[in-house]
Amino acid sequence: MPPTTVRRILATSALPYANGQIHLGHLVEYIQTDIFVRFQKLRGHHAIYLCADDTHGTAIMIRARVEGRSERELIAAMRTDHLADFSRFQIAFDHYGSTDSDANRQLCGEVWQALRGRGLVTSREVRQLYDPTAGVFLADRFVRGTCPRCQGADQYGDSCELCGATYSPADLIDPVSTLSGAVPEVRSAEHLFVTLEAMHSFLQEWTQSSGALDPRIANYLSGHFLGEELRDWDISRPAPYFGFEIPDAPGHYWYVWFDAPIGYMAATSEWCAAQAGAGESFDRWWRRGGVNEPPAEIHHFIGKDITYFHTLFWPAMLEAAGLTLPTRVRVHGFLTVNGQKMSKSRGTFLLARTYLDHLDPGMLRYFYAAKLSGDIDDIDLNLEEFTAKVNADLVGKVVNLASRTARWLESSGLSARYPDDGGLFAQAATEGTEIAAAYEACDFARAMRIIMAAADRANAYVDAQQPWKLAKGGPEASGRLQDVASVALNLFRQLAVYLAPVLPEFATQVGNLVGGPITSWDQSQQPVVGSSVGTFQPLMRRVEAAHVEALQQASLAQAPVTPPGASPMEPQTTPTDPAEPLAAEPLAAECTIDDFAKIDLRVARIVNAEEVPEAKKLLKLTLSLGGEARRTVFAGIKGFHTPESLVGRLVVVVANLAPRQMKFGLSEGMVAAASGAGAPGVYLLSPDSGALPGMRLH
RNA sequence: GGGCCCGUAGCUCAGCGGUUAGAGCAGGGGACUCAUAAUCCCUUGGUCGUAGGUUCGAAUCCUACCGGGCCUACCA
Repeated sequence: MPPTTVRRILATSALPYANGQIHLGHLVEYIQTDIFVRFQKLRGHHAIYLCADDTHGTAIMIRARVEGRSERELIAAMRTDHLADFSRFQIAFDHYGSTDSDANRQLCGEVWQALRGRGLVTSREVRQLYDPTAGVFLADRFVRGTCPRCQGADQYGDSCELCGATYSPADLIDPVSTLSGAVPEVRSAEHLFVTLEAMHSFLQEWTQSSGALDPRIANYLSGHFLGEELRDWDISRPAPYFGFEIPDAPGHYWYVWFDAPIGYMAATSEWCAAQAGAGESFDRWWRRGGVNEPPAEIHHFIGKDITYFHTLFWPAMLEAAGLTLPTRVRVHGFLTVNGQKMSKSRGTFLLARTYLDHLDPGMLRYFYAAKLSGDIDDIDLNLEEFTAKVNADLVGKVVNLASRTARWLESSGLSARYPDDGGLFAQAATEGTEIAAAYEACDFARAMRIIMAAADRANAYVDAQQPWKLAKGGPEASGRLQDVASVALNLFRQLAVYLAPVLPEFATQVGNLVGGPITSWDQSQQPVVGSSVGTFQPLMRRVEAAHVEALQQASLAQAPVTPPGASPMEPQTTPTDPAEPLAAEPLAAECTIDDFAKIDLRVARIVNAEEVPEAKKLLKLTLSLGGEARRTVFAGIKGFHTPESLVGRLVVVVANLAPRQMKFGLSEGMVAAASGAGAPGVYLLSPDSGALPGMRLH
């Protein structure tokens, strides 16, 4: 059933930040979008998939500084890595741009002018902490200090993890810049704001009635933002900042969340320019009205963490600039591995390239497809389930169909007329409508279910026909054998058409084996007859538990984030540790030995550990400092350690820390633990074996 | 504290007002031997989180509670 009209569909995934490598969590979204776009193309629609690296912002600036190179060197290296990973996962962008491009700068200027023109830009002084040593204004997360409410030490600039208070970084007691260790100053700087409230009625209407949003998202926005006056959106950052300087406001730079979504349009513009003579123009995709054709559809795929950027600011910007609004903003959940957040220490922080060292990318694409139902729930990559499902469905059911019948057709080819198959091909052809509807709705899980049911019927057919007996039946049975195998191989190819959006390389191989290239959904509607059949080669190997185990071991062993462009020249024997932890939290100000001596660090043994049920992060520990000395300490390590695993273990405790009254009791010290950027988790310090509780660290 | 989502067979999920609640995987039994220890048939297994309510009829609608998760907490 060919589409009645050719739709023009522009799909995007969120732009990956040029500050980290692609991991399996990212890939949920890129694979989801890629499947959607490939499906649309297969259906004959004019669909394009656009993305780009998100390159601007303080984090990039700081990181480049720490690594001693320019921002542009950093983002160029990261781009190379990103593209390599995407390509190997068969993610086919029509264009992959960068927010640090001329096209983006130009479009930012255009949207900016539109905002200005509609009187939506205002300016205001903002008091912010400034690091005089590093010479930069500090985002909240780059400031730490003592909580003004509960006196909790070493808290972030925006909120206290201990008591939950929220405040301005200027309110912190003894604030310290995590960039340089310097004491920040309060400085005032002018910031530019977009007065979103002026767009309130538009946003109300668009979010609730346009159909672009899942009702749950619309509801969330309605409850959290649209019920009251919309606050002005702080859209600029003062120099120094790695980004685009605002043309009519020297010294001000567009905040990264302004230029990032415009990157979607910049990618469109660059793509159009590359389609020489194909009649593509930016305006046909993003400008409203005028042309005698229905507007292009714009589909944004995003993670739930960036919902509001794409559902409030972004449509407001587009509306103000008179550009095409999103047809659909498709929000997905996060990826968990084995039921938990990805964790380096559990070997479940899985980078794209580590996966590729051990497993077939098509398998992950299929597994994600089987899990993605189009809603906002998180999806879980359970590695045992992954192994079982991929083996059972792809290898056992689908590939097996060809594996068990193709060889009988190598010499004869397919039967000249499609034999009677009891209606199997026709049934699966009819189901194409249902499968297509599921793809369209991004309910890939449903599509996979229907496809696998068809695979089951095909295998049952082969069993019932017993072609292996026909193969021994001599010349009189050979015609029948050809027919049975022709049916099986046609059913197989039909499945490959349906699976082509998910498994593009597989579909190509199937086309090579029988029937030629798979290029259209319609090829699922007519069996192939009379053509030759290639030599069957295993299209997919089973996943062995050992492969999965090796993947986890490799993930455990390696740094979670390879520094971008870490020189491949270095000998492989020196492990390259990621720069991220230090970059995110550089060294504190110098101190003297006397300063250090004020802190009494002792070895302690955890003699008891229990849950604090009401606390999100705390475990209640009883520590022995030797003899009868006992301390009760609340440690923020819940979720990373179970009480049982802690009892008996030696740790390091800040023994002369002033006791502090916490919600759940008095804490008489602090257990030393490491944490930071680059890996989730809290890592306790342990002395070498032989150390005794009560020993001091000198 | 507020909001949202989920809780159906051991596991992953479908079903979302109407015959005795389904599938895949796992388990048990059998068949087959073409196939990557693949396939096929049969089969065990569920008081559909709990308690109420609406209804001729509820896994499906409503309420409360329990359990799990996510988002928020005056901040974008």
